[in-house]
Amino acid sequence: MDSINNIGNQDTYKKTTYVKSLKKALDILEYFTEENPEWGISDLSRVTGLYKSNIYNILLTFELSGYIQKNNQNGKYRLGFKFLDKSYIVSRHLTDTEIIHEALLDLSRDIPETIYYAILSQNSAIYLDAVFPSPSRFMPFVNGITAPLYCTGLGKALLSMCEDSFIKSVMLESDIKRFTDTTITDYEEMKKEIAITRKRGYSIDNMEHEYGVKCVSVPILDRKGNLNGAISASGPSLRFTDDIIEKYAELLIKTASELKNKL
Amino acid sequence: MDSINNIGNQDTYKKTTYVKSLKKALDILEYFTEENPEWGISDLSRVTGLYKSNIYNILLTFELSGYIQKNNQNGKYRLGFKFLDKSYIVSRHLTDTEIIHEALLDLSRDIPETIYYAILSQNSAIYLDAVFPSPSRFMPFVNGITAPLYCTGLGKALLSMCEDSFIKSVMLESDIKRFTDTTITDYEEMKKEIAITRKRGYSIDNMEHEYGVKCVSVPILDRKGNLNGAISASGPSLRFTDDIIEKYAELLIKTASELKNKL
DNA sequence: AAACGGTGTTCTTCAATAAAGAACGATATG
DNA sequence: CATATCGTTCTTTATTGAAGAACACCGTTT
Repeated sequence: MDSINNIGNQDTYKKTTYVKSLKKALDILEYFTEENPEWGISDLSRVTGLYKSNIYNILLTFELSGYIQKNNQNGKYRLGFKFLDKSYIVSRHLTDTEIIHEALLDLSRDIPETIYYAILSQNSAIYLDAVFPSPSRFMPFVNGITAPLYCTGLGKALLSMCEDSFIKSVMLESDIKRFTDTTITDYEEMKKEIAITRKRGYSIDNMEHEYGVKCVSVPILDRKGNLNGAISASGPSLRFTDDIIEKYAELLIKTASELKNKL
Repeated sequence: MDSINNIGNQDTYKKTTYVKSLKKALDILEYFTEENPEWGISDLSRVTGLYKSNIYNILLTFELSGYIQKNNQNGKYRLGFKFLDKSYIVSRHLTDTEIIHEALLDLSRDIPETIYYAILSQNSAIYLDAVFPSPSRFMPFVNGITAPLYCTGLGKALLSMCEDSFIKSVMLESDIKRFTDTTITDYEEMKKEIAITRKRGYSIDNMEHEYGVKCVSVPILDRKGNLNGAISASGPSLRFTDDIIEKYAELLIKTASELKNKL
């Protein structure tokens, strides 16, 4: 099985033949976030501007298939276990995961920080693996976390391998938030940043997403040169001096080039 | 957050107000299985009996939202990474997982077999955690595996806490396959089996799903008596003698009763 | 006890659009 | 070179998604 290069198919948006009722229903699922996992019919109606009966019918249909389930304790709706089922099928067929996990473990011996692996999906990076410097810093459920592309090391590493038109659409058409005072929110500035990243071979997250957290990341390509994902080392800014960042970058680049022959 | 007792809402099926185009689209996703992860438009059209243009538009819409992605190498479609994203939100809010994982680890000290935890979702058990007797028997990606209810230890333990009408619908309205010569495919026989399970307090999988694999399982209830899930010990039939099964059952029941006060 | 404001749910009615069906160009096959 | 099959596009019409009002229900408040 080959690696998958999904650059979030922007062209598809221009087509008009998509099923509008389906798109609308899928858009409703986006309201069920980590911060807001449960919704009532009326709340969703208010926030979407759709009629209650409309929301009701859509949620009922999702419930029918297990994608939404009703919390009988409070009558509210939440995402259903069916997503676990489906996500299993997705991850099961990412055959390169064992190879990449080995590479992360190797890196972890030289880098006493958290090592991440993420892939590109639509306008986000999705974490698929992580290795922690010590058991105490272990985080359950990293798999599936989504992170923005424009303000993370992994994101910018992924972007550096994408076409300029995609970078443009991310900066101009997707939701851009200023998380810290170093967050890059301007398209022209991002163009320069990506140019530097491409030339240098690695990306740096200079506390652009979280104060006090820095990160260095490189893209992973497969044998054919297609983008597979990105790996990163991430930790407290105090430990991430320029020297250290450069040292980690070299290690990451070495791993990336080794992986290129295996994927 | 309370435990969720989803018994696959059979009543919903009787309602006619659901969104048919959405249901149809969601049904198409079911064709993307572990065995058959990739589909072309024509193949799906053949197997579903729907028009190619219809399938095309639906897949296009799913692709738009990241639930389907096209494999550019062979032009076929597969499930998208969006499911990973959503499954993360689902598992993130299963707050009892840490407590249950601790319980599995404890059990693992007394039982040198694979210990599973699964919950009920629709007509399936979904694995949410596993602890392995040795690192060599480690299996990545257990989370999200679905297993049938009628022929697994976990499934029958879950069923034993469900209403009879649900058991009936599982046996008569869902897809029942004979995996081995001990698989229970008849509703009347299952009624007896569940009666025994309820009386005994634990279920036994006597190679009903796989030759050579036996399993013993008990349901997990929360403080209020609602079904949370089930835990099991599973391994080669040669090691699962009647004595051993009874011993493991006692340990599982002890764990279940301890969990009852914590959930 | 009665009135209120909130909820999720049901019903009907009509305009929107999902889906049928044919046709397209591209690619593969023999 | 002809045939088969693929994904994709187009148009047409009958289905049905969604508006909108009304419903029953449950707590609070009056």
